Amino acid sequence: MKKDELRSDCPINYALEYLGDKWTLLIIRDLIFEGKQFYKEFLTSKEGIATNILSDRLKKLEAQGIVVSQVYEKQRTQKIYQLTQKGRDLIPLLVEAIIWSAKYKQGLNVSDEFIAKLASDKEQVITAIEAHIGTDTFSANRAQP
Amino acid sequence: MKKDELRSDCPINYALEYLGDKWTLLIIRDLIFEGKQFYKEFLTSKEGIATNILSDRLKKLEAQGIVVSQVYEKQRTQKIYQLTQKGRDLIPLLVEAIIWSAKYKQGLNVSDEFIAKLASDKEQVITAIEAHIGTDTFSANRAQP
DNA sequence: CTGTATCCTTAGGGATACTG
DNA sequence: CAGTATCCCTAAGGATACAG
Repeated sequence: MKKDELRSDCPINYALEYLGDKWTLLIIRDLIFEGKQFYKEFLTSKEGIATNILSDRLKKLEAQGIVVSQVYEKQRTQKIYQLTQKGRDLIPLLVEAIIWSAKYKQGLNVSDEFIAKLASDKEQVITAIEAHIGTDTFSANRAQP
Repeated sequence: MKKDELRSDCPINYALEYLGDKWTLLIIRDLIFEGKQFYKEFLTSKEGIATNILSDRLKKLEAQGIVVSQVYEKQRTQKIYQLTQKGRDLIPLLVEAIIWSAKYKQGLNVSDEFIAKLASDKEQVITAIEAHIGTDTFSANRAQP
């Protein structure tokens, strides 16, 4: 199969081909839930991504329009990575993944409060997550890289 | 990394490790949306899964409690595969994948009506999908394998 | 520090023959 | 027909050195 050629026109297959490797969604997770925006920050994730893989995935995510990068003005040797709307629209999918995993696997790092909140008003939670991605309020809580 | 050993306790990572290959979710898709229940039926999917891969994935899905199999009484040389509740609980995740893909990729095989229905009452659609999985009404519409 | 390139190993997967 | 086993090849990914 050539790249850029889908195996089928099935929407699930499409998502799988673009997101269904072991790293891509973890980067998106970091952008959404961890507020990470810099190369080095992604490198520090628990799962331990290699530099070449990270570099490759960031490039692909940008090519697919899920992420945009720009020079970080306060530190012009660095780039800042941010989700596009296409990327933010993956929040519901990730939320469903969290719900499913939390339901069926003990000992994962998910707070009961978060699950309870989702159960009572999922839409509101998703909206709230989306709203505070990349805002100053949010960034202010993060250590500078 | 040894198998059976998660890279992290992140719920998204968990889902990824169990579902994040190029075939597993397609089998689950066939069980949910195509009403497929027999080995041969999965083999006929558009993406063209190989027999060894299918065999391997069915075994893993059963080991994980996402699928159960039993002898098909009407034809005792065959087994019938069905989703457990753990498997049916993946419907929302698949639905979100469909929504996302349909929004950002033209030409996929998704009806506008389906998307419209989802937009107006997602929960109801999910309930309806779950309700008719494996029912006789549903199976009756299928050709026997 | 942000990447990129290289080297090397392994796991995933396709084709296909085969067994019950 | 259901499922397994084998062979083989490629792509994914880890380690690490290197460049801007």
